[in-house]
Amino acid sequence: MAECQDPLRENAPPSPVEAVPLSRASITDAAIDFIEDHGLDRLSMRALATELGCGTMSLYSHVRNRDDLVAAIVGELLERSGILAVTASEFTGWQQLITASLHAYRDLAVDYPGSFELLALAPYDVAPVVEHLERLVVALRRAGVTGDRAYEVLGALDAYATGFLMVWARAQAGRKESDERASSSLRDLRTLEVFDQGLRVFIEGFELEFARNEPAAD
Amino acid sequence: MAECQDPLRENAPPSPVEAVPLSRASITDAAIDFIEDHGLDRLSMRALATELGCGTMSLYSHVRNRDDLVAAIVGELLERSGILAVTASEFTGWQQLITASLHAYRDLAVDYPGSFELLALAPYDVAPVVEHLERLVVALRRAGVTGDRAYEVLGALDAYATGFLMVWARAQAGRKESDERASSSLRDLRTLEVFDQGLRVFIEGFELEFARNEPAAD
DNA sequence: ACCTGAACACCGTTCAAGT
DNA sequence: ACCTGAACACCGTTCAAGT
Repeated sequence: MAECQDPLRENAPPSPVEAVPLSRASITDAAIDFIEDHGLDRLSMRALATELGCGTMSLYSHVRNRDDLVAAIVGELLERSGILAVTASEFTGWQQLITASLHAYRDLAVDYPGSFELLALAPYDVAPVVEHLERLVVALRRAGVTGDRAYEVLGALDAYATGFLMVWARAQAGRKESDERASSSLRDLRTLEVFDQGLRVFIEGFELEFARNEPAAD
Repeated sequence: MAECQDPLRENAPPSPVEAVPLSRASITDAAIDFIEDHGLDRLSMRALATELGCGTMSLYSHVRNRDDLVAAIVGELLERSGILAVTASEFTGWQQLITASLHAYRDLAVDYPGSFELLALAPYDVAPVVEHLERLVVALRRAGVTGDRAYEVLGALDAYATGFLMVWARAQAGRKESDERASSSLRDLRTLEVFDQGLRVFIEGFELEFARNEPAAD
């Protein structure tokens, strides 16, 4: 008795899901839910285990340590966003590819404001992200940008999106505590429009630069 | 005996400065040094007290809690950067004002890579920052930008700088552990040039926008 | 006012022991 | 293989007691 799926009812906190068997995936899903519900700063191995109705150390059978759990969360969020599929489909130019990618990134901040910070500050090492970047570089090279400069341009645009959305997500997550839920959605849409506008302006700046550097190519 | 200024020599760790009397300022300075030496994640009230050669709770006589210490650090870094003085001097246009401000911001990341994150993620509430922003808004309004749009433009440029420099500072701080100190400075300068380039491109994008929206004003 | 140790309520993680 | 409680080495902070 007292297995993970069947905790003593009298002591169990009123958690929404706990019939799920423990696995790396179910732990990751629960962690994401936990962060969105209670905030990133409240996530701990102990609290997550309590939420799942199992002993703390049971988590370590499916996850190496806290960093590994964070990596799993980042991977899961990337998968859910479909951001990696963006560059796999057909777009006409680098502008559309980058815009679509960063819009998917933006939507991630909207859907997971509490967890977004983990994603924004995660190292680039994840394999599928590198692949995704590579496809964007190819698109830029088709526009006459050299490989090195392509990485710099992508880095700059990514920096803008990351900086903007991280501040936005923080404000969003912080608002959950206070009670201004009613009027918030309008303000939010407004701010996200500003995000899109800034992105457009930044891209236009690069178009200007590319046009200056490659006038004889046409 | 066993006062803060005169700890038992035999038990005292070999810390560089400990003749300084305890005060909000000395604690803040020591915290900044500690972060740059050992990393932000190693900063704790207990470790800082040990570094200062005093009991943990002595810190609480000069600092309300950890968040208050962080606020003091952010304020001190802002002061050291001279970023607030930038907009007090005379510049010709909003482009120069913003560029100078964000270059001061950039230099802060260079000088305090370990602490930069605190600054980047700190809430805007600090009074002098608001004042600084206000002066930038005035400069933009002189260029025909409405007040609301001015805040948006500043937010976008700040988002770029924050996103770029935070990633850079993290990489910088992380490199301290590894032993690639020799070849690093060249790479660093290169990356900071990319920062400046991106800033120029972004500003040019906004110039383009402003020119489009106010063609009849001239 | 300033400093302090003990204590409380938390962490992540190792270990030895269970099934 | 999966799960677990006890234990270790940490946190921030409160409290009561010292000067």
